[in-house]
Amino acid sequence: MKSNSQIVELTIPTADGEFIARYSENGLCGLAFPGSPQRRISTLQPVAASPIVRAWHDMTVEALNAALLGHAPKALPPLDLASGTAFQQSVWAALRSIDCGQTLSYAQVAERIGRPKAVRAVGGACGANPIPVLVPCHRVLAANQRLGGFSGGLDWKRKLLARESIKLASD
DNA sequence: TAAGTGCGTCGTT
DNA sequence: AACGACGCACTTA
Repeated sequence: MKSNSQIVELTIPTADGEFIARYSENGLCGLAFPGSPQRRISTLQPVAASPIVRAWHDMTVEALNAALLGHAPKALPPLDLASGTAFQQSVWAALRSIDCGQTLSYAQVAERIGRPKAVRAVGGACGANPIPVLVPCHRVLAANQRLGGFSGGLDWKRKLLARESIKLASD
């Protein structure tokens, strides 16, 4: 069992509100939007952040604020995506390969991971992305440059895309 | 254009 | 066995 893995939660003030970052012993493992219903998962005592976690958090804060302005972050902290299945992790890796300002369709992501028919499952994996914005699931659109869905709310997806000057079909 | 129906497909629960 | 952040081929208004 790995039950004594501690999770540290720290807030990130931004111009768009207060995000919450979660850290495992291996790196950043979660990011929650301002006002997202499930803000804090931990009912545990607040855990003091170790120096290494504080260093990671500094990187996260800088990266998130850059991303929210539509810029590619210069550096990211280590990401702990081990909570996902093998399929999900392959999707998330594909998402990270999409450059700022670029988009792929769900079908293109499916092709890129070698499962061209698992289109709908790709949508599910995007929805399960624990680190939105920095793992850019918002850069995946439905066919024909339409918006598709977003677990953090479509308003956020529209905003993130607009910051990267990405145009949608229904303009 | 917009909105609705049906089906193939497949990972997750 | 049921359910999707899909995609495509339809039909209808």
